[in-house]
Amino acid sequence: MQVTSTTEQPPKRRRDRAAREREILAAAERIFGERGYQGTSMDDIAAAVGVSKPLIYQYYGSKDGLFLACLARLRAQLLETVSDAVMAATDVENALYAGFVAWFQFLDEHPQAWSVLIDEGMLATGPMAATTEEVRNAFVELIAAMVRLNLPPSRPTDDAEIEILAHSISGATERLAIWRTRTPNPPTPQKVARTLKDLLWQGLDTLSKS
Amino acid sequence: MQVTSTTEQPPKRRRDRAAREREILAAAERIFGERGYQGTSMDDIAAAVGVSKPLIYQYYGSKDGLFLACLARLRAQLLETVSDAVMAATDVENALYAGFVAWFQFLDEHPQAWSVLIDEGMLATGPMAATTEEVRNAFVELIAAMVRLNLPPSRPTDDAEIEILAHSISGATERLAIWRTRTPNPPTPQKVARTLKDLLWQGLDTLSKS
DNA sequence: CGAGTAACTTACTGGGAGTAAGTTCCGGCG
DNA sequence: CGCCGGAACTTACTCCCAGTAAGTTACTCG
Repeated sequence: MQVTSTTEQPPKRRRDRAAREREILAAAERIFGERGYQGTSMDDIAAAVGVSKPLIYQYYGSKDGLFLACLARLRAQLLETVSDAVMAATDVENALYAGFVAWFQFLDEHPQAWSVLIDEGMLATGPMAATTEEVRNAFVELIAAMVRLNLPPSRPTDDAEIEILAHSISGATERLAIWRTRTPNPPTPQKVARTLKDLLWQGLDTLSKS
Repeated sequence: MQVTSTTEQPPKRRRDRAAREREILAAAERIFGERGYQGTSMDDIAAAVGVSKPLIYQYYGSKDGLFLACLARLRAQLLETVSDAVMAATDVENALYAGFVAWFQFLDEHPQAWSVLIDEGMLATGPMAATTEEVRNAFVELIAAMVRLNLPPSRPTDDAEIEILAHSISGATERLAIWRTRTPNPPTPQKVARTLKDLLWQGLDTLSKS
């Protein structure tokens, strides 16, 4: 009933579901990235989109559901980036290095992705544990595959041992990534990847042959 | 007003502050260990102790404060156990192994300690980040000290590199510990420690000399 | 015994997750 | 055109839990 305001957007009327979902997801990714899971309320996100809270519940079910949707997207991108780098390498030693570089670089280039994925996501308790575990397992699998590639075909594989190795490496990369985000002038992705590769490579190679 | 019940404890009357604090801390450690930080309410703990919530607030200030008090105790025990094992070893390679064994064994023997310390604590967001970071840094320092011990005295220490190594190792042990608690029949502490030591030792030794 | 204080409680506020029950808009069909 | 069915969306709650204000009870020391 007012005069038309010049600064007002053409009042965002109804959109179809898919478009709204994308809008909500984009806002959620941004705000979760800025303030973390705990620090973000559903009302915050609703306000940012210019929509009411129950609509988000209708589309995403719960706060966890929304968070998980963010997670899934980021996880897919990250996993793809890293495995592309690994696959492109010509030998296992280089694959290891290339994978590390890709990992740290991706996280540098998507800082908000990081806090969503790990800084909060990976640690979550409750219904999210399952999904974040899945994310992690994808990487553990990738690493385990690399390790197996390096085994002489004859050798009987000790699966327990390979799992230990894969989790060690996954844990080291996660921790380093978190540390880099919290440190003023972190070493470059290349430096970290190189040091990590140097730390692991000999042991990995020896274990493969023993 | 009732007849004296035979099974009833002599109705826990007032205790002095120190005793109550200990009672509360014990209950908190147990319940946080069972249900996690999020899953535990202050009323739960108050009920378990048989006391009202504001009393806990008076003694510990906040839920975080109480959690942090649990953390501090456990951290001290764990750190002491591990560093004793490290100090008792005769050379660096054995110190590494002994430290890992002590770490995994402690966590086996104090399963609830684990979920309090790491599974929730290490990942916490907000005001707890600082304290948990401190806990972790204690271990990073310990590891860094070991690495430095292994350097030939002449060599100029590359502190950035040592930090990378220390965080890698700390991350690997953390992840392995979490993984072990979530896995049905985890390998023994000795097996894990041995594999981890084998994975790291050569690289560590080479990096020290290069 | 009475006064002072430490130990403790009742009864609240506030905020955020989640929900019940509508209301408004749009497209299609007579 | 009118009107009806469903999808998009909202108002106005409930409940749970962290945290608090203000008071009450019981022990201690003079």
